[in-house]
Amino acid sequence: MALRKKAGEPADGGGRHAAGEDPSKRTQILDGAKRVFSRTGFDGASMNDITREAGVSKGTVYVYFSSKEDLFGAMVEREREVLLGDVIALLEGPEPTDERLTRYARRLVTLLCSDEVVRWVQVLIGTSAKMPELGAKFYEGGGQKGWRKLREFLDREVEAGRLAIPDTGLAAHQFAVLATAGLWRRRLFAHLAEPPDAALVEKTVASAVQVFLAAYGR
Amino acid sequence: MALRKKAGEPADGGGRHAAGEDPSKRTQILDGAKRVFSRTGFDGASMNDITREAGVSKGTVYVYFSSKEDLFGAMVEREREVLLGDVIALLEGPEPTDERLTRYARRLVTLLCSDEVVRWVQVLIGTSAKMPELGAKFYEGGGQKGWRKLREFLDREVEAGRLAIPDTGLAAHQFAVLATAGLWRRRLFAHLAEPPDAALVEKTVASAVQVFLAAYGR
Amino acid sequence: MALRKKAGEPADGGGRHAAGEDPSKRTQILDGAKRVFSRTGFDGASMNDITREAGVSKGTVYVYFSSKEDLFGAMVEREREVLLGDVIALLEGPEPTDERLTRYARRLVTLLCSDEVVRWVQVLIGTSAKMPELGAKFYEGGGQKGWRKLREFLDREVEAGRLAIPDTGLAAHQFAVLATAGLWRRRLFAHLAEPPDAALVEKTVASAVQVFLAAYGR
Amino acid sequence: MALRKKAGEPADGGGRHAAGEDPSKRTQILDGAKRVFSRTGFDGASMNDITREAGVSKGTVYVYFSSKEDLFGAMVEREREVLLGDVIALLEGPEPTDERLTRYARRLVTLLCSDEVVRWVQVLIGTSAKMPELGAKFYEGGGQKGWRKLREFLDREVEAGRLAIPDTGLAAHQFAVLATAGLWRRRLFAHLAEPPDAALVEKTVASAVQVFLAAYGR
DNA sequence: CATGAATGAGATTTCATTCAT
DNA sequence: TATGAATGAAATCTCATTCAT
Repeated sequence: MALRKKAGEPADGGGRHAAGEDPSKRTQILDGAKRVFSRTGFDGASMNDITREAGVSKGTVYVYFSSKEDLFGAMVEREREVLLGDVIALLEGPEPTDERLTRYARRLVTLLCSDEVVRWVQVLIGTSAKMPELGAKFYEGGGQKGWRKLREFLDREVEAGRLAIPDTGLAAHQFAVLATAGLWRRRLFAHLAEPPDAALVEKTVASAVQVFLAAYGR
Repeated sequence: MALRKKAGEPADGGGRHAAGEDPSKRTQILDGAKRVFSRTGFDGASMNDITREAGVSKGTVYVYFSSKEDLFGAMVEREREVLLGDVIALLEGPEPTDERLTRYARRLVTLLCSDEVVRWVQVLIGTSAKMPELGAKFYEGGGQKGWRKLREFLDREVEAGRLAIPDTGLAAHQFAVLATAGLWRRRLFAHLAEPPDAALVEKTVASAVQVFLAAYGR
Repeated sequence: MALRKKAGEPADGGGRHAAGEDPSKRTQILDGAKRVFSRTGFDGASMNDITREAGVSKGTVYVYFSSKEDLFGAMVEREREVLLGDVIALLEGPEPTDERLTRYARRLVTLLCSDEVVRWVQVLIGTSAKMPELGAKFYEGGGQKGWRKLREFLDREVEAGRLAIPDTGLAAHQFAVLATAGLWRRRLFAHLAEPPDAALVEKTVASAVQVFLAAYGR
Repeated sequence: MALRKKAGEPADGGGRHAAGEDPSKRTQILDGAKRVFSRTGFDGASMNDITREAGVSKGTVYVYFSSKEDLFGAMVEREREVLLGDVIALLEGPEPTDERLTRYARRLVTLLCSDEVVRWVQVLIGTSAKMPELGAKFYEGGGQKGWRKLREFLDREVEAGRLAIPDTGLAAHQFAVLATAGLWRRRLFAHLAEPPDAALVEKTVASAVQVFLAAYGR
């Protein structure tokens, strides 16, 4: 299923649209593309499926996006911010640090191991070889942003004297991976067919907080 | 002019085989397939490319493998054990626990973040949605096996009174993810274009061991 | 330089059609398919040949027909009614029964033994093993229909007191096979390379009528 | 499934075999070929299937037969005499003419409408377009031979004063087709999925004899 | 002479993309 | 601008035939 043309310069696709283009039509196309790409991956999706799902004609898609790759990129661009959403907000509050970390981790694991996110990440990682900048961009908007927020939170906690962390950037990574401790990895490889149940999540999260605080708590 | 025999080693190379299927030819095909799949992923690879890369004819591939999926599966089967190799051996030795853990983690990170393994894992995760049993099998032979060995190691250390771990299975996962703390994840998304340099590895590994021992050391 | 539009009649040719599928294009494909299938049979025909003969691209064929079998079936469906045409009409008229039977038989033999019909029947019989429903359907539209009409004619003649037939259904079959008496069979096996000449037809037909009336005349 | 080479001059295949060739091996191959061709037709049969069914290797087949067509031809050559076998013998005997005709016709219909013969004839007719000489040759050995014998029988009956037939050649054809009266034709088109049951055969045969004798009896 | 692994042209079918309407 | 019929390159897979052993 090799691509016919290496897609020279994406004509438009990026964002700003020429005179006469209908932004709602663009949204409509992206919505259809999202559903189809998520179901079948990049190579598995046919432009036919996408036009059918979006309810527009083939020609119209090519008015808004110069190629399949361009469309895929635009969709990633639009979606990447949405996935992690407001998880960060859970870190804030008057509760003790461990409680807030637990709350945050619980939500993070549940989200990352959900069918939707796993599917999405599989698709993105699968295309990272062909379109590396896309994977990177996606990570920027997803994991990277979350990491930055978490680091800032840790900085504040350190400043407040509630944690003692020499390298909060590294610690933020550590907490994130401790939270999923193998669950996410196994989900990506389909070694876990279903999202982990609440008990497993709870056990993993509790241990993650405990290990983290054993190292960085006061 | 057909290239009837382009193969480096002409004859057999191994020895006895029942009906005639030449194992060296099989190996030759799998080698070619490995290179092509690794470059382009499952969907992106064409059987034409593979035959060209392997130096055999199209028909020959189908003598040894009944379909593209079959070929892909056979290749995964062959490769999955090789990747992690003897990392586990580094856990053994007379040295103190932290030293052995550091040695192990250093190697694990270097391996997991290597271009080859990252590429490989990207391909596998990319196909895990379509062929879940293959991803799972790969994980069984790779991560799962490593995890089991690590858990057994931790069990022995606990028994020896050098560590205090309530759940060694969970702890094994935790150590593994702490070792790569975000590096592997970023590599998968091509957010890190190159393998991490030695200093970054060292810093990450050292911190991983420190955190782990802070939680589970005596 | 692609031959984007090679079609003789460019536009439509027919009139209203719901979604856009061009009936003239469909006809064009069926015409090409008919020629190729008739030359080489089902298995011997390649879709490439058909597209070339029809003057359309490969993809276009698959827009109108979902598979080679589908195309073949559609063509049989279209042709089966045409072959026997208005032979039946020859049975009607004010002339004496024997004259009408002779006229009918003469035309039937000529038609059945014509190159076109023989070729067609060979193809259909050749595929009847693999696609029985198609052969049956063809026979329904061809021989079966003719047989029914002939039986009805005989019924009327019996009712009119001009013939005495205990089983008109069986008699209809008998008259039809008497008319071709071995000629059709030999044509099918290519034992007769050419259609029988007029004299042979006349002799066969005359004898058929004579035998038939000897048995069922009054 | 077009043939690669138009099969220049069949090297051997015809009959006489070069020094060193094993006639029993030739028979073995033909037996396998007969089974496979009869199941799938000419185009549908693969040389692989045939070698497997015959229990010989590919190379061996090509020692005895120069091509797939050659093999098919040789098999038809061998089989064509066998099918109709000793039906003719049923015409002889001390019984009255009508009884002998009935006995003969009964057997003829049963044989011609049997699954095996129908399948065989379908295959032959299906290939008659591509290989006309084969169909003709087959008919020579089958129908034609039967027809000759029947004509000779009629000649004798005429000579004996038991029948009055101006053209025994034509009459032989007429009796043969009256005997199957549509049954065979419908079987060839798969319009009759099963061989006709005994009652139907009996009715058809009885009527055939009656019609025939009404025209040609004394 | 017998074997069957290997060949590679060619089969059917799909699909990203174009362009006349 | 929107449409979707048409394109044709390329995909996977088959198979008659050859030839080194």
